[in-house]
Amino acid sequence: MAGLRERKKQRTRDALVRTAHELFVAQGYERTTIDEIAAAVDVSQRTFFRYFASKEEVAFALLRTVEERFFTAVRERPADEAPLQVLGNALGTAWNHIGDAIQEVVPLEVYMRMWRVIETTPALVAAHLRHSTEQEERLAAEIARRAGVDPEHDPRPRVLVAAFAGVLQLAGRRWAAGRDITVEGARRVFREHLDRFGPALAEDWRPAGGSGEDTPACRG
Amino acid sequence: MAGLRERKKQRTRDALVRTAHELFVAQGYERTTIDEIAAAVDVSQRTFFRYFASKEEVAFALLRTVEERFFTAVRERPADEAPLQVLGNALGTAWNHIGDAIQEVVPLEVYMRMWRVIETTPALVAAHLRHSTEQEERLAAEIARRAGVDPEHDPRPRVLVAAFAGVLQLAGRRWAAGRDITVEGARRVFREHLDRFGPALAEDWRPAGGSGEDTPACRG
DNA sequence: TCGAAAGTGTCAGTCGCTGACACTAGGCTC
DNA sequence: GAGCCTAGTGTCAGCGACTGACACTTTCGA
Repeated sequence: MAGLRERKKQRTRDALVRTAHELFVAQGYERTTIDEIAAAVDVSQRTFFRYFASKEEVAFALLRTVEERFFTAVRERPADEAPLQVLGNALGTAWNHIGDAIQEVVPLEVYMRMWRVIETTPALVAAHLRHSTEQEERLAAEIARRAGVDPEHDPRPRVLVAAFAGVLQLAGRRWAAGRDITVEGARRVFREHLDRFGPALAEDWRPAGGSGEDTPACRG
Repeated sequence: MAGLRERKKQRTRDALVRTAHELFVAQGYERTTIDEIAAAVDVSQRTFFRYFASKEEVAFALLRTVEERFFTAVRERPADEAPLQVLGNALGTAWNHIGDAIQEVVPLEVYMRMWRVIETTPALVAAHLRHSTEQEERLAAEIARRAGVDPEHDPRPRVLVAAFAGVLQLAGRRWAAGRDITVEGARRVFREHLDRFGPALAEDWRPAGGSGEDTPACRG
């Protein structure tokens, strides 16, 4: 177990994330000041900025945690799984722990409501889009590596990841808009949305080799 | 001709855009302050904010002008043109005036260099992504309207626009990275990139009617 | 020509964010 | 257990983006 110092730091960080999320959800992102968050946690504004580089960062803190869990799950999938299966199954196993990880910091309902706050705050939408494109790039590279294709010339990893990310985004919105706050509900919503994929993106790519231009997944 | 007041306003606005662009290009976006821009144009900081709601807005001012010209050109294309032809031809005719419109404010080279500034400034990348998604939505709606399909259920307008926007983005980067500063050079680069589209997206959609789910442009 | 309205400058203030420096408290050695 | 090292914190002072209030000037229309 970590020392007292470490545990104290973790508590402060969690308190900042929790308080920030509660305030953002209750009164909006822009109407909440850093001073307000810091005061509620009883630390100085300067301390806030030692934990988070910006106001935006604390707003995305939980999303980042979830993201990392998903990424780890992707890396741990067996090597012979087809690309779309990797993504779907990684999401499935990640959900086993995500719920608990979130609820260690905030109630699931707060996390859920934060989705809408992000969606309806222009500055957060912009930050989210930028981060998402970076993550899609990263995910596509990992998928390409696993499938043994060249991500520079084969467009399929990016296309798959873009489609997958789009579905996730939509599913998340639907979940956040609905009434089922439970983790099971979230898992179900995501599962249902993913199942709408056609077979094209799910096929095994390895026979295609590194020069995907010859056999792209989608060509009219 | 507009009154003295109007002309004066236009001159101030152009001077702000020009000075801002020159400073952004010369020393970077973040290293340029509003006070600096305002001082160079010899107006107060307050006046700057009466012309532009934010620092970002002045950085995108020229791009917005170009965008609007393109949009107008799209609306003016004949009704019987196929979707991709509409986009390509609108771009072609828009280029007839875009060059002059830009050069009324800044030399073309400054406009070109501003592309790279936007690309390499995280805050501007984020703002640009957000704005782009909104514009793609708008453009897809217009394309769907022209083609007589339902944008809610037929994915083709969005797919086409997304692909078109991606190609434009890439072409713009290539142009800004190259040496040919002329409008003709830009037109050529964009034309070349657009010509790489396959025939699938160029097909006429009207036979498909409003329920595009039955005949999507891209399905594996 | 005179008055309404548009445009501008000044000032004072908020908020996000940063550097510098002094202080406190956790963790280590002896 | 005393004492040192240093990670973590608070305080303070300041920058830059942005806003509201108010007074002054300039244009425009009756």
